Amino acid sequence: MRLSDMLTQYIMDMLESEGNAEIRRNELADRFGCVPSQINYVLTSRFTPEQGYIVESRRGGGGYIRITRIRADKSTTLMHIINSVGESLDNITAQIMINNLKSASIINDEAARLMLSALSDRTLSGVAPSMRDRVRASIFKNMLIAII
Amino acid sequence: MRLSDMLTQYIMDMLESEGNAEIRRNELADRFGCVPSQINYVLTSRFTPEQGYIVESRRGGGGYIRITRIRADKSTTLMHIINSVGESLDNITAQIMINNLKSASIINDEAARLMLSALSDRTLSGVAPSMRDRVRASIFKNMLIAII
DNA sequence: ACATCTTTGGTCAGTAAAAGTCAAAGTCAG
DNA sequence: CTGACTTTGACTTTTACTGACCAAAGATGT
Repeated sequence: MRLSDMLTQYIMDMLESEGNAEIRRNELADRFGCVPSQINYVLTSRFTPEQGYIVESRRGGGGYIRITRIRADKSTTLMHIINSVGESLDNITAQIMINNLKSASIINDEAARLMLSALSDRTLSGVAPSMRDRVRASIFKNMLIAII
Repeated sequence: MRLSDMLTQYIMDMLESEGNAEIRRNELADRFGCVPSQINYVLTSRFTPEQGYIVESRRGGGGYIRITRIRADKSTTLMHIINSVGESLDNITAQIMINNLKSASIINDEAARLMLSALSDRTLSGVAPSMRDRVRASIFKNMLIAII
């Protein structure tokens, strides 16, 4: 296994268990028997903002490198939508919302199709018309909650 | 026997026994005493998506080429399940079916969670109990149809 | 306060280790 | 003979790793 993969793993594990990872560059390099700049390589290649991470650091005595995961958009956006949907939801509105989520790359094409299909009037034809929009709201919100 | 046929055989055998084949291009070329690009030729001529394979690779130190066989039976399996579900479907059965689809890698984790959530009793609590299992069957079948 | 270490981390360019591309040359069935 | 398939190798691109040198922040002595 590659050095960079092992370092990545190490940091990911730390993030997993602690929520954020704070390391000392030299110490880590020492433990893995590599040059300190290797740490920077791993950080710039695998923990970029595009990949959802923030890296902060400080030099001098007591210096550190802190890596934090940003779960930003997805959960925030989903929560926002869940809160905006009340007790009732019509099919057209649901379609618009789902397409918006897809355009924003928060859900993929398959998820979008699953949702659209689950919420369509045809699928819900067995539900009493008076309850249909309420059931649709329930299904939609619960599906979103499931993928937060 | 042709070089490309021997290489094809080698990779197929690997797929057969391991499920997927991960190779190092130079190493393999070396073993067969040919130029590395011969491997690429074999991959592009015999392991294309049309022929049911996915080829992933990575350059640089520690690079690799991974060949995986695509399961062509996705739609077949889905159709089978759709046909096996009648007018009514209870929650437990739905959960089992969804987990089976996931274990068989026919749907991913996100799709599984979406479905499980959409079909749960809690989500469908607004549907009259007498209709609930019928609505569940409808949603389930329509979701599966959407991803065929 | 200030100047001067000392202790960190940062940058960058160079080297090496893969895999990818493409076109020319070779082979072979029809 | 011809056209499609194979094989080769020179050149390209991407990724990994290292080391020398740089920059910043704390520590210390005056």
